[in-house]
Amino acid sequence: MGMYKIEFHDFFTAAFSVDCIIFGYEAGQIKALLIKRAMEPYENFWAIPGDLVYPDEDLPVAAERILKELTGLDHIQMHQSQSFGHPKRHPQGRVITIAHFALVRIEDFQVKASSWADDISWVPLNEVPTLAFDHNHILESTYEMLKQKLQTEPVCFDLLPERFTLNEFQQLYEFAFEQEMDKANFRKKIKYIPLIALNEKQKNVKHRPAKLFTFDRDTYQQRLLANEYSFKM
Amino acid sequence: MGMYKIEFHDFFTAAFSVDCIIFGYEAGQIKALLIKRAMEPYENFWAIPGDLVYPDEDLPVAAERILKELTGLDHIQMHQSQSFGHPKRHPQGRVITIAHFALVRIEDFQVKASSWADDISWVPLNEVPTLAFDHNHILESTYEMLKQKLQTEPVCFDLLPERFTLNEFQQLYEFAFEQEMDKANFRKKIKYIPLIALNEKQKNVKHRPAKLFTFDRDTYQQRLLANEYSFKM
DNA sequence: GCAAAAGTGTTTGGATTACACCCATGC
DNA sequence: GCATGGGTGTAATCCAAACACTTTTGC
Repeated sequence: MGMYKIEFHDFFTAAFSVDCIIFGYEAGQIKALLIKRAMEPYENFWAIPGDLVYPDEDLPVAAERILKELTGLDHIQMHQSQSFGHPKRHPQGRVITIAHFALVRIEDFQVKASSWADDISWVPLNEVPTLAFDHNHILESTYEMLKQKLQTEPVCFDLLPERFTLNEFQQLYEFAFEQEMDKANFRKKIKYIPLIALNEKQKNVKHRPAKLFTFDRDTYQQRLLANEYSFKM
Repeated sequence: MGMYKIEFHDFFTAAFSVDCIIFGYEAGQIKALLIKRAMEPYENFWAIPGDLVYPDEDLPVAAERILKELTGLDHIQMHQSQSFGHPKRHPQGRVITIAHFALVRIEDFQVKASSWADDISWVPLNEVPTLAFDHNHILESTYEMLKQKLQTEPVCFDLLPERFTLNEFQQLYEFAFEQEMDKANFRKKIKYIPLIALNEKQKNVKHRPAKLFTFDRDTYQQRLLANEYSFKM
């Protein structure tokens, strides 16, 4: 590399963080897990959970650590979103953040109390308040990435309960793309997605109970590898 | 944030760089502009052009600086790709790199000699040698992102010459998706893309000369904003 | 029986595919 | 005239949208 205006050593003065957007799905809405900050800067503001990355820590490892601290969940696949590095984005120094996101089943666990936060809450993506730092921008960009993935990869099944009805499935897409869909046509569209129809039905509903389904991950993987199928919504 | 195993100050010991993948299209092939490194580490290896980011410099600014130094081109839209942060990826310290990419018209300019490099060359994406650092991985991930964009945004017209034939257009997609297409059907597919047919033809070809077209950016923008059209390939 | 949502079938028009054929240019 | 690609039309098929209709449950 060429001549620099500053010493080589003086480049090593930045910190970087991983912000971790945890998406869930509940009551027909996609939600993100946000925390209320317990300390300055931006004390009492809602924020995306995030943390500085240790000097010898890889990025996905840091993202998994944050997820685990907040939710106790382990071995969840992390997806990388965008990076945000405006020099003034953090009041205490140059901090570049690499946003990641995870998709979880809300009913699988209880969120944990955390030393970071006064409060923690699942917030529907159409009701997000003003957040700390540039976190509104980060959340919006990352939601766009999620929507992208929802169209081309079967990540919807990481958000849906293990056993779900076709209507819950449809409503997830209706929420994400803000568009009503026809029930019959939706079912034709998903015809080739490998689902297993369970011998089980909804309970305690005051209408005809819907059949429950589960995603057939093994068959999906096989067909994917054999180039027989590619997910598309 | 919670208790740390190290002092807050000790987090500010990383550097970060921007690597800039410059894609071009020529002779039916998508190519990337690579440099041959003039210094250690990885001296004499081919690499993606990149540079450390100054402590007060924003990421897109750094990417534009690198592009300008190499090509003299200015005001080219930069796209962000992924970030790569393995603790051992750089032998001289912790360097996180945020990959960016730009799409340029190869015939628009001459690449510049650079203080960084012994040599500089347009390399077709199916002929890339072993690169320095983790640059093969970075290039592959970024090419996947480009292909994604080629399907949903009219970025192909940043790669094609200002005036292009429909066959050049088709071959760009055939190269990217490694798939032959039917000429007649390709032309039906692009029927709704706003193109301007010029009163001009290919010259010096030993067959019937093809009509030249140009992308109608104004009409595209209008229809996009009016929600009348969305690009799809 | 009624409300509410589950679940399925039919029709239609537009898009995709495969393929055939004619046209203009250089040599 | 022939080789080479440019350029267009047709028919068969597939797919998506619109919509109607039947089924099963709770009350």
